[in-house]
Amino acid sequence: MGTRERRQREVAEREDLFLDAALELIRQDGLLNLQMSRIAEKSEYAVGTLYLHFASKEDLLLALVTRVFREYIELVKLAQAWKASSRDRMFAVGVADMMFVRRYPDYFRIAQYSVCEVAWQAASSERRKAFLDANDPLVEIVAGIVEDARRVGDLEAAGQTAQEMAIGVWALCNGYHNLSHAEGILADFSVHDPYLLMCRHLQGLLDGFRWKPISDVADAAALDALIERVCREVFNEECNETQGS
Amino acid sequence: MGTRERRQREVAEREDLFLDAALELIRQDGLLNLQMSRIAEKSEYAVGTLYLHFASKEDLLLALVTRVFREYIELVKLAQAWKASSRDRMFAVGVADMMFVRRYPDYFRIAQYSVCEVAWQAASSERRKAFLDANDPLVEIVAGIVEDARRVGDLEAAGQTAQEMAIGVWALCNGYHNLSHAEGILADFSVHDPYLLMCRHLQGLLDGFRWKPISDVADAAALDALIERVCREVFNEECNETQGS
DNA sequence: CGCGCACTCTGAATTAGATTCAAAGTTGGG
DNA sequence: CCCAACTTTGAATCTAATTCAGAGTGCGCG
Repeated sequence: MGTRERRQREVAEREDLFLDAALELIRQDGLLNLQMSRIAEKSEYAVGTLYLHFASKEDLLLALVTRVFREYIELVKLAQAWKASSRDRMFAVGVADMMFVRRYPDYFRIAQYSVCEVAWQAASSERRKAFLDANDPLVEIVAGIVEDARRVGDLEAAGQTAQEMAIGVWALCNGYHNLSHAEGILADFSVHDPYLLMCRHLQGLLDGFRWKPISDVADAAALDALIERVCREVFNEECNETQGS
Repeated sequence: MGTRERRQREVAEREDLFLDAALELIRQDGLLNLQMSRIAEKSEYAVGTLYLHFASKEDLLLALVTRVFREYIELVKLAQAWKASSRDRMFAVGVADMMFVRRYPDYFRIAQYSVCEVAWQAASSERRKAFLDANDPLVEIVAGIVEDARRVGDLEAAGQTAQEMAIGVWALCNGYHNLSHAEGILADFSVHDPYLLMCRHLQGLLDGFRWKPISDVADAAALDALIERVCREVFNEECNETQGS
């Protein structure tokens, strides 16, 4: 009876094992040098077995992206559930992005690649669907904060749906990820910390939505303090802007 | 004397020829099916000759992206030079993005791929530098509009440089390009026209910057009218939101 | 006008690495 | 203990990018 189930569990565990190995190899040698045979070797399985799980290399990468993305969703849920004003909770979503990138510095590069037409098409349709399904909650959670804000009177409808507002926030953050991770693009403009800029502009966008309480654009110290507070209260983490020595 | 120069010209023309062929092939068969040998064949040259120009396939793609990007810069310059309020000119930059995507529907996908770590690393360093150099003016031009706005009193400094504001606008637009072009991501949220949403949120961001005159968030008709006006006055083009039949 | 050098172009051969699949191994029920 | 069904294996296959030895070209000089 249980035989079939045990097997299924074992297979699922093996899938995780492959993904762990892939992530480690990427960290070690970079995405460019990732080879299917190395992943197999590192996991102590044959290449053929790897291909029982993943239709292609890109399929494996999209699986990895989807798995890690679920952890990101958890961070965003923390932001949503935070006991704070709707505006601060919305802002915390941006900080979640920042924390997440710090935790998985490679994630965005892999995601960027996996979502490109070239890689996307090479993934199996099941894997693509799984990724899109993993994405759905994001907009819903963020839209939930928007709806709370409206309910409480912090925000007027202003001719757009909660989802549309959520997408705006998503686009802004996504754009910052993109620019930050594309080698050298921001370097030319001596942007010290792109994610601090992202936070500032997220505040700008929320002000533009007339989301109360409106922030004081010029008060950099207040912004720093808020970021600190979010890190502490929502994510139980320190978040010095300057990391290493 | 002129022999050397003629040769140089011929070589440059050939490079364009290759890029034209590549673009056409991409339009025809998609980026995924682009093959170096096909590009060579279509241009009536040997593969080896192609490789005299481009260090790799990715190098060629980045060259293509850089070439097309320069046309985009021209659109943004039109926005900058427009005889209108600073605020409208800034907004026109967003509309330029929209027009550009309409003109080169494939551009963003190719760019997205070329800028990914995997492809980026495979391009030659000269090509990378050329791309970054082509990017520089963008922020400068947009920052120029910001500076004009400050000069005229439409905008307070508010603790950020003109460049930083320009990067915010860039990030928002870039994020929208990304989300729009990643297959299916926005489809799940029944977003009719992502670029209309982009325009609305660009207005939001500019409002957040306290850029005068502040827009009326709820007035959808006014936004449509403004987009129409920009299309007509700046780009001499129609811009019905709904394209085909 | 013909020669030979220096430069350019060619495309068949090489290569790297993803992917496949025939054969070997395993499992569990009878 | 055997066998059929299911798993796993990794050497062989395949694809397409990339290379490079040799053929071709054009130009200046005797």
